[in-house]
Amino acid sequence: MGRAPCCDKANVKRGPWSPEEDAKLKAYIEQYGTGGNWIALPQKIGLRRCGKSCRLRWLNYLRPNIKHGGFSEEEDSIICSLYMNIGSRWSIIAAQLPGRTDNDIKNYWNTKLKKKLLGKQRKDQRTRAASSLKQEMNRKKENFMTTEAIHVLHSHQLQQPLAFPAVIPQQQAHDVEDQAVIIAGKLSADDQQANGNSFNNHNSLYSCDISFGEGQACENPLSMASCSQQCSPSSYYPIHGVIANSNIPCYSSFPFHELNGMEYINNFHQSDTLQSFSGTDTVNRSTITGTSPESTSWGDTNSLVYSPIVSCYEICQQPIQQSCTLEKSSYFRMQQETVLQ
DNA sequence: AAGAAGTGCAACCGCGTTCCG
DNA sequence: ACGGAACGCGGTTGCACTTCT
Repeated sequence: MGRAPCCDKANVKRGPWSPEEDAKLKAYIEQYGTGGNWIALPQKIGLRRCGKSCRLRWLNYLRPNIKHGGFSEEEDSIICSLYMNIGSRWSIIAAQLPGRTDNDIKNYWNTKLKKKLLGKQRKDQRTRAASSLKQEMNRKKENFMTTEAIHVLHSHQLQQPLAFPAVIPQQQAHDVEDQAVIIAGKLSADDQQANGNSFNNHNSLYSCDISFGEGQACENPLSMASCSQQCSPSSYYPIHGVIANSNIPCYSSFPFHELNGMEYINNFHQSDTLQSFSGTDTVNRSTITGTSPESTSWGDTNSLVYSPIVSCYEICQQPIQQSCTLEKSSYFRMQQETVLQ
């Protein structure tokens, strides 16, 4: 048995709102408020509309200070970074953008921003990055043990930080090079072939951006209360960025399958300034990718362990289950080699 | 000029969550 | 503690408008 309908659908008007209906609803709410009961409201006003429809019309269109269209670059950036952190939680994203509604942002994302993000730069950057990777991998393939190619660039190259910090434990943050941003991408089929198939192709790690900042309280604006319980200033340092990994639940809705190779999913990356890791770097694949460590030839990890390869939001939602084991001495040693000429 | 295809967006739908008696 | 009502949210739909062929 289904739920009882919220209104008599045969006797309510549907479709676009007329100016008269808008005026009635607006005038009433401005004078009396909603009364905490949307279902009863249309009857009071004499509108033949469903209460839910009234609520939607008010929230998305009639209430004061609503902005429509004309999203700024800054708003674009916020939406993108939030989407990568938390997925399609439109109401939460809208809460960070005054005057914007979840419906507006959702529509904007689906019709424009997603295409913009995945579109124009893709082709030429992929070509450049793949070509550079090939050169680099050939040079280092003897002792390059990871499936992914991992690169570092300094955070001053960031145009701006991502909105939501992830966190890493404080004692480990001390060991980490300050202000590093990591970008990783899987090898293309061509690259693998060029390297004698010595690299397995798995689709988990596409790109990640992290910067390691000075210690401070977790700044997660989504859920400060719950965050402060688990991300206390003494325990964690923030990372201004995200690791975008399709195996991590909070990114599961991001269209990773539309990305390829050294794509990156924000505009922070400047491939002509990439610097590479040493070929002896080792990464515990099981923890980054979620696949079995037995299936890899990942080397010994004299381990710097930092666990939250997830956003702060994620951490606040559940205990950390994944960890990333890194050999600090090599993983964070940035060599002054430019990958891309 | 006209029909087809694409786009943008307001509105609807259904379901999970919250509230309250 | 329970159940019904209402709320809030994300996904989807429908339609007007624009662009393409």
